[in-house]
Amino acid sequence: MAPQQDRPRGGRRRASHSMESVLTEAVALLDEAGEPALTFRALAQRLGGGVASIYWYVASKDELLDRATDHVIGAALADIEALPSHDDPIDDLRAMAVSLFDAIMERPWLGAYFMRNTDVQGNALRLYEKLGQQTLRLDLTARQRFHAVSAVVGVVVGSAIDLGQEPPQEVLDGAVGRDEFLGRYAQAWRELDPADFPFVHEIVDEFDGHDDIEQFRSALELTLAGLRLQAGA
Amino acid sequence: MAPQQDRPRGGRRRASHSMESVLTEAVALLDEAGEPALTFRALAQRLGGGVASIYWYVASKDELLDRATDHVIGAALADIEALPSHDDPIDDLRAMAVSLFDAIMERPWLGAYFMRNTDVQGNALRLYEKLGQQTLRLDLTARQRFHAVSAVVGVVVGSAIDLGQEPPQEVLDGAVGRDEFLGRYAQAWRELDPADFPFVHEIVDEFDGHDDIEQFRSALELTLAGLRLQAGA
DNA sequence: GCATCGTATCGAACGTTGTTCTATCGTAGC
DNA sequence: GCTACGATAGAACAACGTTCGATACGATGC
Repeated sequence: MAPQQDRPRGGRRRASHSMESVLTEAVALLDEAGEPALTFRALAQRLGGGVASIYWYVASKDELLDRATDHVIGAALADIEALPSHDDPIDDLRAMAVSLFDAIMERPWLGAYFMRNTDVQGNALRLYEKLGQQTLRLDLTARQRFHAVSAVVGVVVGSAIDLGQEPPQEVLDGAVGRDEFLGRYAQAWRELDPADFPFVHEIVDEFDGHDDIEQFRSALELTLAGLRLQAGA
Repeated sequence: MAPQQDRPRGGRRRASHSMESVLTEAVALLDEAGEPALTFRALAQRLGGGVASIYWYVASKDELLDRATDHVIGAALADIEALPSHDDPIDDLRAMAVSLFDAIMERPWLGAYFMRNTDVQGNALRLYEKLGQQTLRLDLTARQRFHAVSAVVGVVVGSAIDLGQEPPQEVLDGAVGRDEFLGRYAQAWRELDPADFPFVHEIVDEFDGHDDIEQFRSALELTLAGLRLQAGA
C-alpha cells in the first residue's frame, strides 16, 4: 500500500473569495432556509474554503447579517428608484411601499433584520430619503414628514414580519397547504363561545383563506388616507 | 482527614419548580439582557436546579420562548381589560394600542416574539378579540374590521420593534446618553450632500433628540384617522 | 412495613455553533 | 531570490440546546 500523502498529489486548491461572493452566498443560504441555515461552516463549504477565511471579510456573524441585509436592501432600493413617478406624491408613496413590501415578502428573514440596520452609510438611509422626498411634495411640517415616513415604513415592516413569518414545517414541506393551515385555525376559532369571542366569529370567514397582500394593502391605505387628511389635500 | 462523602452531610436539597416559577424566571432573564441571556444553564442556576429539569416543563427553547411571551401578553391583556371605556370606540382603540405599546417598550425582546405566537388558546387571541370588539361598534364590513385590527396591531408592533431595538452597548452601559447617541447620527446626516439628501436635511433637527413615543403616537393617529374616515363617522 | 409506579429531578455527555489561534500560501515590490 | 503583506485554512475552545440514564420522592396497593 502506498504511503498516505499528507497533501494530495495535485495539491488542494486554495479558494479565492471576495466580499461580493461572500454576501451573495450568505443571502442564498438565508433565502433557502432562513437565519438558522446561515452558519459559518455551511457558508465556507459553499465558498469552497475554510471557516476562518470568512472572518477576514466580516468581524462577526452580526456584521455578516448586517452586510447581507444591506446588500438586499440595495436591490430593493434599485427597484424603487426604477419606479415611474406619479402626479400625486401619495401614489408614489404607495407604489414604493408596495415594492418594498414585495421585496421583504420574498425574503421572510429580511423583515427581522431590516430595522436594526440604520447605518449612516447604508442603503436603508437612501431608502428613507427616497420615501421622504415624496413627503416634501406634501403640505406638511418637518415633524409631520419625519413621522409620516416612519409610519409608512412601520406599516410595511410590521405587516411583512407579521405575515411573512415562517409557517410551521408541515407547510414548508408542502404536506399541508396554506389554505388548509389557515382552515385549521378558523375551525378552532369557530368552536369558541360566540358570547366570549364575538369579534373572532365576525371575522373568521374573512380570515379563512384570506390574502396576505390584501391585508397589508388595507393597512397601508389607512395610513395613507390619514396622511392625505393631514396634508389637507 | 475525614473521608470525603459523596453526598454532603446535609444532603443537597433537590429543587422543586413549577411552570409558574420557570416562566417568571425566564421572563426575568429576558428583561435583564434580552434573548441571548436566556440560556437553559442560566435559568437552571436561577431556579437552583439542574439543566435537564427544565425540559420536564417545556420541550424546547422555542416552546419556552412561546410560553414566556404568552405569559407577559397575559399581563398586558389584563392592563388593557382594566382600561376605562369611552363613548367613541376609536378612543378605546387608541387607549388599548397605547397600553400595548407601553407594555412592549418595557420589554424590548417582546416585540420580536409577539407575532409568531397566534396560538389558538393563547392570550394573543384574547387580545385580538378585545381590540376587535371596538371595531364592532364602528360601521364597517367584516373584512374591514378584520383588516383594521391587524393594521392597528401592525402599527403597534412595527413601531415597537423599530423603536425598541436594543441600543448599542455603550448606551446600555450608560457611558453614552441616548441624546448623544441620536446626536451622532444627526451630525453624520448633516454632513451629507443636501442635493442628494434633501429629505434627511429637512428632518434631521426633528430626529435629533426626538421622542420615540410621540413617533409611535403619530403613526397610530394616521391609521386611526384613516379608520374613522372609512367608518364614515 | 414494603414493593411499585409515575412524577420530578439531576449530572454528564453529545453534536453544533460562533470565534480565536497559529501557521501557511501566493504574489507584488525590491 | 528575498521580503512583506494580503489572504487562506485547520485545529482548538467555550458556550449553547438537547438527550440519556440514573435516581430521588410521594402516593398507592397489599
